[in-house]
Amino acid sequence: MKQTIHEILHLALTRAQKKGELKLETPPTIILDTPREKNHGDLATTLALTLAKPESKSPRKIAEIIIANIQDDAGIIEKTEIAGPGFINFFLKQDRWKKTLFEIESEGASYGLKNIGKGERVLVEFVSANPTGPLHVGHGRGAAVGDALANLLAAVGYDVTREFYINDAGRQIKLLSESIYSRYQQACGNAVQFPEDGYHGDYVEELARDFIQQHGNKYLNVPFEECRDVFGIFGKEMMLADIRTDLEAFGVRFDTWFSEANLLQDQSVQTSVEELRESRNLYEQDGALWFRSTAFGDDKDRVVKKQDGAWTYLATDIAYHRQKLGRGYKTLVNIWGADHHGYIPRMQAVIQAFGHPKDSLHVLLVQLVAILRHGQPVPMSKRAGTFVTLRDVVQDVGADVARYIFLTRRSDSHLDFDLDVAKEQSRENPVYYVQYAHARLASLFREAESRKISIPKSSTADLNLLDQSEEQHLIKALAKYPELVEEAAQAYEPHRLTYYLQDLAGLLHNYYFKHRVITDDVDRTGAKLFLLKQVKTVIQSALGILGVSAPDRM
RNA sequence: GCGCCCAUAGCUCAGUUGGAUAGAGCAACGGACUACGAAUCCGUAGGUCAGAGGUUCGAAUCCUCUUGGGCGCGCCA
Repeated sequence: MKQTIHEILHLALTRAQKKGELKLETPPTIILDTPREKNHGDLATTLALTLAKPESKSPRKIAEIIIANIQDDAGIIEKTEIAGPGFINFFLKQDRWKKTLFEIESEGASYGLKNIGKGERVLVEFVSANPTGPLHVGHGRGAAVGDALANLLAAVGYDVTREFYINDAGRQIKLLSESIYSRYQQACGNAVQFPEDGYHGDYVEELARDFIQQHGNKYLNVPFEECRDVFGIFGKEMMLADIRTDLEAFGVRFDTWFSEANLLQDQSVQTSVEELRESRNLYEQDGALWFRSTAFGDDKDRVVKKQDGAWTYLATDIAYHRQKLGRGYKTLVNIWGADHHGYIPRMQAVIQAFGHPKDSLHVLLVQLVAILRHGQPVPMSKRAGTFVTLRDVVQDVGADVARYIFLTRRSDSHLDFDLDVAKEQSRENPVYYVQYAHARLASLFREAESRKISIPKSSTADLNLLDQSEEQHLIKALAKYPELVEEAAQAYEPHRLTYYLQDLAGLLHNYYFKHRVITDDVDRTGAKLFLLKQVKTVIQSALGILGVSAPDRM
């Protein structure tokens, strides 16, 4: 629709140019918007306003010229008008809108999903929590955003891989190992001191108990240095299994789990660093090895190998991202906690040092989640081991509610998650509001079926009977869906879908309340059912992208 | 000290990439069930878009400064 008007305007401009009515020294970009006010038409352009200066004519004069040159061969425009300072408003013929319904009927679940990805491969890396403790709500938000974004990109034709990067090398695992070892000793009656930076959560004691079940007191008199790996590997495996379980309960499944430790074992780190050395992006100073990230816009250069010969975290990240690019992904999307934002320039420097454009790495920042209970924030401290786990939240409010609420805000803004509201089943809880719309429709179709009323096919539905303003609003909302999905995908903003859904559900509830669907008027009933079937399809499609279920009954 | 992000109705937040009279939900007030799901709907009220300049036909949106908040700034991960 937008496309067609766009072309018509383009032709009008060239025609005006040929006649010498407009100079058009620099071809203007035509922007079409859907006006907020419905009496401003279906589509509007500011073309005449932007042309006013270069053409040195008044905007209204230019608008007149453009309109005079419009040829509506397909006959889709009802009327055009010049409004305000020089907006051109297009009113489209009603039956054009009805075509939307036929499109949804024939395309079904794939309605509105344009193939803008064209099969290009994208890697979405998210969650990537250290396997040293359970997932907390912050990880949950990252999981919801990452998974919905992956769905969204896949829906518009990208070939998407979901990856979990396992930080299973270095200090954290050693600390986990030491923490379990201490709890193990304590559980067996040895009063050893707990490591100062150790993990204090209760789950460590559970791990120690599990360890005793498997190994008994075999390691009671073994010094830590000699059984470090035993405890480390045990803890890591247990935690990873836990993380996997939690994510599955949350409806998130990864295609690949990528181990940091492997990068060290298979010499990838050495190879990557060697490559940077050859491209002269590395240098030695003060006994350490530095990456010249300033050459790519970073504030300062970064150490890759420390004086003591150990690799930094950046070193494994260099190897990891080189590896990702080497697997043939055009675009890398990383979902990080917002506190890592300072890390972005150096990673983009890495990407560029390997010869890829800066924006082939797209980092999405996810802000913290504050959990509220009875209106009060629940205190969380990772150090003290007190935090609300994803598992607690999912058990408390369910995966659908949690996912939806995580997606109701832009990912980089703070989110207050009120557990009491999340359990409420009312308009305040947007999940139920949207799901209820779907369930209501399902119920309506059950009712129709029990009365032996069938939904007409495209060929038999008389859509001219959909003459109520609420019906028109619904159709327009459905017509907007393709554009919305495309824009959300391009902006990497799945939250736009939640707002769209709330709008659409609102229109549906409003319509449903005002108008009885099933009446004695058979044709009108048929047309309404046809419309509502398409509404149901779109709600289901959008909820599907968000990873939230569309129940037939609640 | 330097850098990034943020500030919109009492509260929580949208705002179609610079457009027309800034929108939702909640809370408040007033209404709607003899009907396909009231987990719903309708109405009223609520605003100096933190403040001040600037850019232009036009700014919540872009630029500069100020104020107030969050987060980064390690040879930690």
